[in-house]
Amino acid sequence: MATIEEQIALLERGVVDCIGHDELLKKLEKSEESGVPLRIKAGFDPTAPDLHLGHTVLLQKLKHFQDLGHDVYFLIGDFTGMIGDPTGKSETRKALTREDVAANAESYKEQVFKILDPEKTKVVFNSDWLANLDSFDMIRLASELTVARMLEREDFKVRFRDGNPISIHEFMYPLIQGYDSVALKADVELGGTDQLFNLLMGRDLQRSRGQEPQVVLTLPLLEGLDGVNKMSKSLGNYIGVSEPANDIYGKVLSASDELMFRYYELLSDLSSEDIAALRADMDSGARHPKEIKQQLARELTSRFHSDEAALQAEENFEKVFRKGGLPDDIAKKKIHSDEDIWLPQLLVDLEMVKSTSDGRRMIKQNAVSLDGVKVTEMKTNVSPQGELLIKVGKRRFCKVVFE
RNA sequence: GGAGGGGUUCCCGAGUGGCCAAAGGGAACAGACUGUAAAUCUGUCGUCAGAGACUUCGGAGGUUCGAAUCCUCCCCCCUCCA
Repeated sequence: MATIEEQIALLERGVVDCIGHDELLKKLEKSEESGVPLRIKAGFDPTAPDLHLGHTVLLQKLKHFQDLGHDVYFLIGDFTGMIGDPTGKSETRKALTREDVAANAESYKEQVFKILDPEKTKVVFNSDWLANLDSFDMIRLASELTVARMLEREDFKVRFRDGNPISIHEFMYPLIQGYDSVALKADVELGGTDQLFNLLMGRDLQRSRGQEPQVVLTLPLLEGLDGVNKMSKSLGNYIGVSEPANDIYGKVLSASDELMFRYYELLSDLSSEDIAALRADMDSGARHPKEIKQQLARELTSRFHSDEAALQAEENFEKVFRKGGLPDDIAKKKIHSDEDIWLPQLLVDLEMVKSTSDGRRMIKQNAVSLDGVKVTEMKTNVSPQGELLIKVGKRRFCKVVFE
């Protein structure tokens, strides 16, 4: 068993804010003496069950706690999800049905347990306790904090100052998230840096309800593949944990060199020293940046698949892109036709382009090849016999089987 | 309750009667160069089988030879005052 100091070092590695370092120390000591695991809380939105690498920064940290024997409460915010975290955009989210929530929860489990230990993870829903609060309870909750305190939150402060609207219900979100910590008697809560205010709210409410306040740890937000915005599904700059090995591998390799090191820091299991050494090797020219990136791609691919799958993805990648070859898993599609097919139309039928106009543009731009031969003639017709390998651009492949 | 501002193609945003399939930027895609990196350069970026035609500017009507632009009604968003 690691010493308390070693445990703390692991737990605080990569963390941006640690509110209550000394409290964490005491909690860890107490837990070790009593044998009672700490209760670690992290909340997730019920609407987005597609987990990507950005989520795994947090999940890895939860895993650290589990590895030290603590219990993780994976909280699905099915109740708060209906309110929506204040963003200033005031979109009221559509309410999810019970079935939706259950289905999303299953999908979460499938993905989350690629990282977390199912034995030490308790999946909970905040509607379990929030739905039972009545108006009186809500008002009592609201009485425990002040408007001034709420306005400390950066985005409220800014909106108030600039005369932009803040809906009353937006104040409820942090309150309710804080109340979740009371309900769960959380010892520690984790979240992204953007969650700091909400996480602290838990401490205030726990204190006012006579509980020991939770320790708050915030983790950095991972940038998406564009290197600018935070990784998110809606921006399409993400790497999903459920994506095929080839995709994960390829996407990691498409990251810029700067971003690669950011990913190393936030996602890799390598120590800070190892990462610094890699950077030094790159700067001195001892190792090619691509090679260093491939190492990362292998590590991440094997985390969500397997070592073998990662190696295979690497081979596939080399073959397709470096040598201009073909991937192993080209989609096969069957097409039936009695007549010759105008190529742009065929591309539409195969869903390789979105319209015949688009297809014509691709041909005009020398992006289309049939069985490895570039198409230059717009009027190309394809006779529907045998098989045909079609390539559009660098990464769209399809094998058509005519029948 | 009163006053005002606004809804344009994936996003931002210009456009106030014909020269508008609609400026500019971003994103995206293709090509060149590469390490499928970034940066850069070039091109494309509503649909239809190219010329040309057709459908788009919140919705429905109307005026006009002609409407994203003018009129009427409706829907939605925002701000200020109370």
